[in-house]
Amino acid sequence: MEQPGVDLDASVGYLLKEASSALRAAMEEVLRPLGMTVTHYSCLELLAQRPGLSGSELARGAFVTRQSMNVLLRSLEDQGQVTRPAAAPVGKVLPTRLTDDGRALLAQASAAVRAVEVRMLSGLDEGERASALRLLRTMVRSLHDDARADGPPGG
Amino acid sequence: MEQPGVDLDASVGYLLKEASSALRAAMEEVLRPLGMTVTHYSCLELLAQRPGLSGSELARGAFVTRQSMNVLLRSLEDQGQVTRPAAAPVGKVLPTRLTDDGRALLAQASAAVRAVEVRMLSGLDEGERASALRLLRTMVRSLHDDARADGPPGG
DNA sequence: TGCTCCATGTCAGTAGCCTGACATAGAGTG
DNA sequence: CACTCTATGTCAGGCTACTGACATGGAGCA
Repeated sequence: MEQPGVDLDASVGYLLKEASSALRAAMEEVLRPLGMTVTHYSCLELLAQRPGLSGSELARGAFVTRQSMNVLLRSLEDQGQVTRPAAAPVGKVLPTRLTDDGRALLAQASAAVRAVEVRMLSGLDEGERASALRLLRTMVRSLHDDARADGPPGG
Repeated sequence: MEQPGVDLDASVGYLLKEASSALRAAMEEVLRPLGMTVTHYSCLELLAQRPGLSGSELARGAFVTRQSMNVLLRSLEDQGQVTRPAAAPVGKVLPTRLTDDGRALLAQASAAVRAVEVRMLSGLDEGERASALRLLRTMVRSLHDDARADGPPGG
């Protein structure tokens, strides 16, 4: 029952997972009253910042598969939060846009999520926040670069 | 199709999610050939470092619910990777331990996962890795502290 | 034009995890 | 001993996201 003083707490990977888990839990807690999931919020936020994104692009931005995003988008269409043309204007890409309802819901969610991020960063000064951004970006790039080199051959 | 140069890349929360997603994907890639999931690996790693942990303790350490961990533990028991006493020696707690098979499987998985973490940290020097640990710990603590203050009333 | 390659959208089936709820065992209190 | 509180293990049901597979549309090349 004691705090696990094991060396897991000395692993960046474990800490990264713990931090992500804590952030996700905190986000779910504030989004649940709004009837939203984290992926749902991410989708709307992406559309607010880049209107007309396709389903596949939204999936990549929200870190889920395009199949999962497709299911979500159908649901959001039914709920009138987003709109997609019935037929693709060019190719197969269906550009998605927020409705007024979607924008209104996003406004509430965005405020709640921003508050969570503020809480998360409350113990860090400006320089430390910049360091966090830089370190995380470096880690992401290293993982992606090596995945390209090791995994899927050629690219 | 261009890289999203939006300010999402300036959000620690978004970067945290991206890094965690990339790490999880990289871990899944190396664990799949071994027939393991990330939670499965986490469970075995926890048991190696702290033999005799209960299901609930394992769940907390792997950041899943005790129900999910219970399902996993039954599966691992069937596969002979862990053992639990038929009856609780004290209270309801069922202390879990690795079998030799579990230890052997973990050895392979642990090496693969360590390699992933090495790759992730390849762009950071010693000081930057220490900073990453400290920053992540601070963020986790801030989220937990405020969750206790805001969410579940009283403590 | 015809061919290859890639990306997108979609359908079907599966797996992992979650919430809700219940009974039980121990600690603390009177 | 009786009561309360907490933590654990468990069952039931549902949701989210995933893997696998397929057809279509556009870009590049001969």
